[in-house]
Amino acid sequence: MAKPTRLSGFPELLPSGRVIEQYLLDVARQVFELHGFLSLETRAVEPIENLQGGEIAKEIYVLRRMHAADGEADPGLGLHFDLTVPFARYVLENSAQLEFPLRRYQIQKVWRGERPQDGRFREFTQADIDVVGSGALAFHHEIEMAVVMSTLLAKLPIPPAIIQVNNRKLAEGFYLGVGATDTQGVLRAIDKLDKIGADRVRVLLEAEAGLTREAAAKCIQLASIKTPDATFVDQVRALGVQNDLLDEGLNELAAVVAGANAERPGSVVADLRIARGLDYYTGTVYETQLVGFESVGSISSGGRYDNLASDGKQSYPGVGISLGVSRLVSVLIGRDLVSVSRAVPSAVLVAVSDEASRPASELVARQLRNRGISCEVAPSADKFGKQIRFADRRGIPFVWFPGAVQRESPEGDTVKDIRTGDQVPADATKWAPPIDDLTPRVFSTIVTTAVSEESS
RNA sequence: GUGCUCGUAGUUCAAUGGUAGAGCGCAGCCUUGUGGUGGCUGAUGUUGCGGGUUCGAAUCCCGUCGGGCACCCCA
Repeated sequence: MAKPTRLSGFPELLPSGRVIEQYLLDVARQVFELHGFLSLETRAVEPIENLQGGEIAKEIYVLRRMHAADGEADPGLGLHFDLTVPFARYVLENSAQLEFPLRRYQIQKVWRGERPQDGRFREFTQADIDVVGSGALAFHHEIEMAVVMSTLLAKLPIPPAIIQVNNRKLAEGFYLGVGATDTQGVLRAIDKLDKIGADRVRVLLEAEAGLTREAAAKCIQLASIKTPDATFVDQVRALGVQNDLLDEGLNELAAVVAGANAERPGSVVADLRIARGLDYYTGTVYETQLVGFESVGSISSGGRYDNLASDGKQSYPGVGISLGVSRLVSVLIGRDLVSVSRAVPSAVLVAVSDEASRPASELVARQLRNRGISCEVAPSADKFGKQIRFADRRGIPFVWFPGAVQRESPEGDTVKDIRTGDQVPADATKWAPPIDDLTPRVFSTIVTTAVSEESS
């Protein structure tokens, strides 16, 4: 290898960062499995035409064989862009062997060719959950997705997160109701409200989406509605737009907000400016902001899709939501919102008196490991002061001193808590560290109020 | 991919175009087998990298890589 160099958009974590990431992944897996989601993994590559969802050109990394011959056909493969589209393909391919509705979680890397920015990478990890039905999928799963993600977020040592929910039927019905023909165009313009402001969006709506002045104004008014409960319905009705699809969307969104907040109060708000870039969503759409860190964008999003997977005879509607693990980790690390008790798994460093007695130290380590206590043996028989410092640097809380080397007698062994200085006699077949010291701990450095636990 | 901006010791930051520095951290000793506080001593580096202008470049110019921002898009 030549000189190692960082690669833009392909971040690598230091050991302590990886501890944080792994902790999030562990909690995610635990919460997902508690809710009955099974685990799946799909291949990293897909035929490019599968990845494109709609016709919009995505930032897809294309795969090419280095030694491809001149005339060799292009395999047309690309790295997957998200986990939902590959999952839909997987469902179609294996539908005969799967049970529906299928609840699955999937935690994998995905790749996008976009220019990297704060919290935005070219390679990052997503933790997805989806429920997919065969032919039909009950609406209540659209509530469930918000509840599961909210439950997960509440268990993590992170600032409060709020899931913002909208509904494609509501938006599309409203746009049709005011006379729009290019509802996608309207959606795209509305999506820019935060960035370019109402005035410029109004211009866009009139010029590009072909709306009348009044229609554009109403679309902007719609997008400004945001309520923590179902009262948004009255506000939308007050705009006086009539459309069946709109009514359907209003009912669904009201049900999601009411249903999710009934289970997890304050977890969800109706925010009618949420648009979502992906065009395959057909119902509820989700985005999630970290309170106080809105500028990094959504840390979790998803939605309902009715037409993503279909083999012509049977369709497989689904709903899913995805946690942006890499983005969340980068925010937590970049702003010092969490810290870790140590970056290594070892709870104990077994000191070595001299090289001749190293086997005695190894025996102690083996006895601790047999009882599930992570430990390592000092790499060299330095002065004990140095060995203690070795542990201190790594955050290893305990140093074990084997007693005088006198065969098969653990007597004389002592273990020292180097944080307090307490040193006590100990038996490697019986001693155990406090439960909190058994594995590295990840804790929030800002939230002083306890992370709200279950409300159910 | 386009545009803007930043890049100095492990780290946080200094240095009018004129000898590259400070705090923290690190190493050694005070401390002959138990760290942290304290004292003394010491090393930090091809100023991201490559070119160019200049008697002379950390400083100005070009390119490139990396960080950030905006566009685009989105976890």
